[in-house]
Amino acid sequence: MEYKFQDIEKKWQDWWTANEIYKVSNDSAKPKYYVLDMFPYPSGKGLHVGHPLGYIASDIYARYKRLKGFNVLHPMGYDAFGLPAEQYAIEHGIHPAVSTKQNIENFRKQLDRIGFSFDWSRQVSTSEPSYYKWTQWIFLQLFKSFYNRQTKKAESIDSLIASFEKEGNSNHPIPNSQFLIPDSDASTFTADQWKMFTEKHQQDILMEYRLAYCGYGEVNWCEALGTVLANDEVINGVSERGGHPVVKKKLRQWYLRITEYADRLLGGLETVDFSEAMKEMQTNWIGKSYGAEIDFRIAGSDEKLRVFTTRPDTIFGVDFMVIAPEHELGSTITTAKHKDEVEQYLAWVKSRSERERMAEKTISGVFTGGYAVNPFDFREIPIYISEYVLAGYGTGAIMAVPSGDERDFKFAKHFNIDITNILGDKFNGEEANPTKDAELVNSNFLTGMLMRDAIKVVMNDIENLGYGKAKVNYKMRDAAFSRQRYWGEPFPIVWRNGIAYPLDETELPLELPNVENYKPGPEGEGPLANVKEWALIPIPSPSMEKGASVQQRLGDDAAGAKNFGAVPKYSVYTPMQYELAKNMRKNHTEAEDLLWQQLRNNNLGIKFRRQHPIDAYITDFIALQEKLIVEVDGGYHENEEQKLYDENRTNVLKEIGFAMIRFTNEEVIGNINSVLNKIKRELQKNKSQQKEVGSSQTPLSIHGEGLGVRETNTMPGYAGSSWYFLRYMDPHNNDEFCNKKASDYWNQVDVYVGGTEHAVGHLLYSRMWTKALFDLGYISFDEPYKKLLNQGMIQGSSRFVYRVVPHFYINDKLHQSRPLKKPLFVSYKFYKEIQEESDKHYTENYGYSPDKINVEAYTKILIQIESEEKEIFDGHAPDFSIQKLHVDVKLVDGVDLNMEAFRNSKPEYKNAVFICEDGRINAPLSIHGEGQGVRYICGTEVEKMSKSKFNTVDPSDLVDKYGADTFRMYEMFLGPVEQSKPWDTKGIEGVHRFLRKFWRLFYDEIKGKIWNEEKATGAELKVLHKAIKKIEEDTERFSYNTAVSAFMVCANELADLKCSKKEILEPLVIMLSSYAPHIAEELYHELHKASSTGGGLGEASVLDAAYPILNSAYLVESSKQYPISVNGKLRTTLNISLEASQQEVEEIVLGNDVVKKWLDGKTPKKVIFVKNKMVNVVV
RNA sequence: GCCCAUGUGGCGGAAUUGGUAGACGCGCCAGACUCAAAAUCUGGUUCUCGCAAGGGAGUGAAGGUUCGAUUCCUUUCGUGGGCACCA
Repeated sequence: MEYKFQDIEKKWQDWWTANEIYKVSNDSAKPKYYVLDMFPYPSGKGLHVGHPLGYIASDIYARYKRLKGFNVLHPMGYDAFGLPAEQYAIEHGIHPAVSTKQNIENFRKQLDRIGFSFDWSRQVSTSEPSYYKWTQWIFLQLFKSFYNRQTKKAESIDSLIASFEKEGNSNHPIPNSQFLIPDSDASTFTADQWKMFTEKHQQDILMEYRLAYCGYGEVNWCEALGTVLANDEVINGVSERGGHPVVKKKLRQWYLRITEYADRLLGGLETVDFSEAMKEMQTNWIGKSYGAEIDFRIAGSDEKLRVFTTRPDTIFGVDFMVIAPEHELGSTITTAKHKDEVEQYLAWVKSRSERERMAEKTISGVFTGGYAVNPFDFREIPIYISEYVLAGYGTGAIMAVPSGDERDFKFAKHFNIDITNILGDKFNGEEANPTKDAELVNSNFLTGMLMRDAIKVVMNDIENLGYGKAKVNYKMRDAAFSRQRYWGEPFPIVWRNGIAYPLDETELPLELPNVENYKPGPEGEGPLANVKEWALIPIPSPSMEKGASVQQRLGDDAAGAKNFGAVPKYSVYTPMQYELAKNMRKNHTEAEDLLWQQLRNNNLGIKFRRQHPIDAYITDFIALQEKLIVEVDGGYHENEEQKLYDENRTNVLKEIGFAMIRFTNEEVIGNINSVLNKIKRELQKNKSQQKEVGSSQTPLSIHGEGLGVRETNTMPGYAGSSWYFLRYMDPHNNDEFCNKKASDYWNQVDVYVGGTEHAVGHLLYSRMWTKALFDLGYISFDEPYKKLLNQGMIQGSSRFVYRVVPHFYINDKLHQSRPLKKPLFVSYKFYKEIQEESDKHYTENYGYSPDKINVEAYTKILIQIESEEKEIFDGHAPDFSIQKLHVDVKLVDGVDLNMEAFRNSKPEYKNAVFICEDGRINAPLSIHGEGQGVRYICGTEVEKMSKSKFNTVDPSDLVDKYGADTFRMYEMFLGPVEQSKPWDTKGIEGVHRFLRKFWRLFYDEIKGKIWNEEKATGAELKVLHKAIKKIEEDTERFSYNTAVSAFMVCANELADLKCSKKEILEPLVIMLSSYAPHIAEELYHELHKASSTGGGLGEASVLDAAYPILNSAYLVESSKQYPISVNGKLRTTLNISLEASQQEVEEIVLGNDVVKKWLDGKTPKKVIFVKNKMVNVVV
């Protein structure tokens, strides 16, 4: 009976599916274990051997834990939103949902063949509405939360509002923001002020607190992709995907306030088992630094220049100050004399792209003419502007200490600024010394102090004297959370009059509409902005009625306003409200009628509307296009309360972009012409202002006034992946993102397997989401992943052929270089030979000189060329070059090119001629040179695995040829999971041989079944238990390559012992099942089916077997073959009892002939004896 | 430039705590089976001197600590990855 892996694998895969063997219950008495893979983006390219590596590693672990008695969650799904699907849609006109579905099916088919133990009933896909419903829901939770710095956790925004109403924002100052708030001088306010703010103003302020917020800031804009990118998606000034240039641009964007979590993200790293490299990367990305903010008075002014420094101890070494070009103080401190120069410099800086700035690090800057005053010694310090100071970090200004900082030093040298040496002889005047261990000199009261200690001293003084304060800074920025793209989660947000209203949770999911094309919308909006019927709210939205802020204002405002709703066409209030309002305003005054006549006559050439609703108000007259409102006071606007209400309403309308002009009844009736003139003037003024305003902060202006408009950006790729590990726990729940009981049971992911490429992206974001969900009480752990295992990349091993390209001459001139009619290839040896020779002789010229190079290959090639095309050199010295070409690895066996297959691979290679490794020629259809041992050897190189390099290997091919079990084991056998290593298909034979050998322990090709139920001997049990020990330990620590090797050793030893006993084989089968599940399942069933003792187990899966238990009694040895060294050099080995004492060992060893020989008659000084290890005789 | 990994036969790699360097597999060599080939099996395989017994060298390089170093320390070189004016 032979090992028919195809039949076996098919049979058991079907059986597993039919019996739902991998289905996991949330309800189990067993302890839980959660093994998670980073879910894949279902690309259209299909799998290569690198992709399943991590999945196999996790699968082995999941199966191992199941055998160990755990209830194991091991799910799989798809990260299905993203750019490539959309790009593909643009190019091929196929809807992303369709291509994504196809890709998923294709992926699944490939994965299924490898025999994973995924519970597919829990599959999730981020682009499914049933999934992104909850992504949107979590977004809303973030939107409705703020980070309470006092309790250090996320809390409901309602509690913040409550606190504002009670005490203003004194206890919750606005967190650091990258954005300019309208009316930004109102960064602190009292409870009374808060209550007086308009809704718009209040909401703008709340936006500065929300964990998910919309702001107007500098973003990485990629023109080619038509979207904004997060910082980690930009590498060296170009996009990570596609390498397109990226520029800084101010745009309206959504952000996650991840910076509030910086400290907890940092601290959490200590509680998780990530690799040091991974922790390091995240730590660097967060970039926490301790220092001080110090205020420097500006000479001759009341202004202060605030700088951030980590080295306050160097305060007496400050020789100049530098501010960023964008720094707001730049214009005030620049003196008249330097104005032109400064402006020129700023213009130059602006003209440079981010990329140029990064590429060339030239020293540039300009003196402002202004001086700052050192608070400690009152020295006046010149202030410069330079690019090297970044506006976004610290305060955008630095105190420069050229003796201690390299950049400051270079700057000082460049601008000839005198350098104060505060380091004494630790500073050589030629380069800065950033040490903290020098003794300070020239430093006033700090002189003689060690810098390290001085930091604390100065810090104290700074705080006590009020010069500044201790400050912690982070490199990390808030994460840009919106993309101007189609294929992503829509934001559950509706904009109206500049306010973002969250959708009600009952309205989720907000589904993506179908679109015709994927072009970006206007003003940097996403493609969804083109879908008017989706983006404009056609029907009243319950969320608008329910919006807390709306309710609140309606309640607080004057009673009359309550019922002033708006028609659905322009707003989202109910029709009922509108009717009510209209009725109340039925009785128009004389003045109103008079003005309406004039305006309707179209005297001004523009269209006015009467009694038109805007926001929650009804206006008297309005020019919609021109955004001008004209109000005539009726007879009932006299009491104070009404006036206040009017003012408030004027402000609100102003904020949403309308100018307001007010007349009294008397004015209108008394002098209607002057009133019309005033309106005319106002219209003109308004026009010119509107031009300046430019692009709006909200999508509102694009679509017209007063409309409710959906947010038309979509969420980035990392939105769905930030929480998917929770959805697996409760994937079909339609009422919650994940039931708390389920998340309490499954808890943290015990092992998370994936690549390092997500170190600062996905991993940080999902850690933040987890912390936020924890804070808000939805889950009970605040780190998602307990242990992270990073699999290495499998690199491709490329093969090359070397084509000879002769240079043709016609009429004394080099005509062209082209391959011969019968393309000529030389074997690697000759290529190398020629390469070396030519390198030796001609490092400057290309080409080869016949009179200098006299190598075998050269002659051979020439003979070959000349035999084909004699006129080729036209009397010139023969000349040619050699092209290195990628050849498909499928045409190569190891390094041996399959010449026949190569000829058939492309029409132009049909007549290819090879100069083979031994110098013989292999030409098509010629007997000459063909036959045994003619080999064409390819060159090899390790590169990234990619289709364009023809070095991809399709797992399906290997599964066809060797089976899934072999494939799985070989991927693991290749080397440590964490390490990157090149793929080499050749070695797979060895693993396949092992499985066949293992099979032969059970079945003989002729005799059939040979396994038996005889009692095992001590030697056999020793082999078994040695294997159990090694394999269990290795599996536990993910050292799969050595575990596979232990299986091999064990099989080899059992074969030597001719052992085919069930007592030995069954435990091995169970252990093997996590590595090679199919063969193990087959053998397990066979062992039980035909067994006299285990007949009842015939239909039990090996998956439900128990892991064998190590009995170390079988491993006990009575003696050991000790290595015996003399002076540390191994000379012999001796079998000595483990019982032997030091004295006995010494006697035996010193009595040994070999040892005696090496002692050469001398007496040993010492005999070192380590029990069970070694003996070393020291002379 | 800074930070972090990493360097072992022809190749992938092993040596878990400082204790016989090269497990296991590929490749290669020899042999068995075969008319022959493939497949399979058996043996050998770090380099070097030697017929052998046996010696010498050897974990990127140079030093050090130690009875003993692939393992720890210092310096240095190569490769891979991360960050890059972060004050």
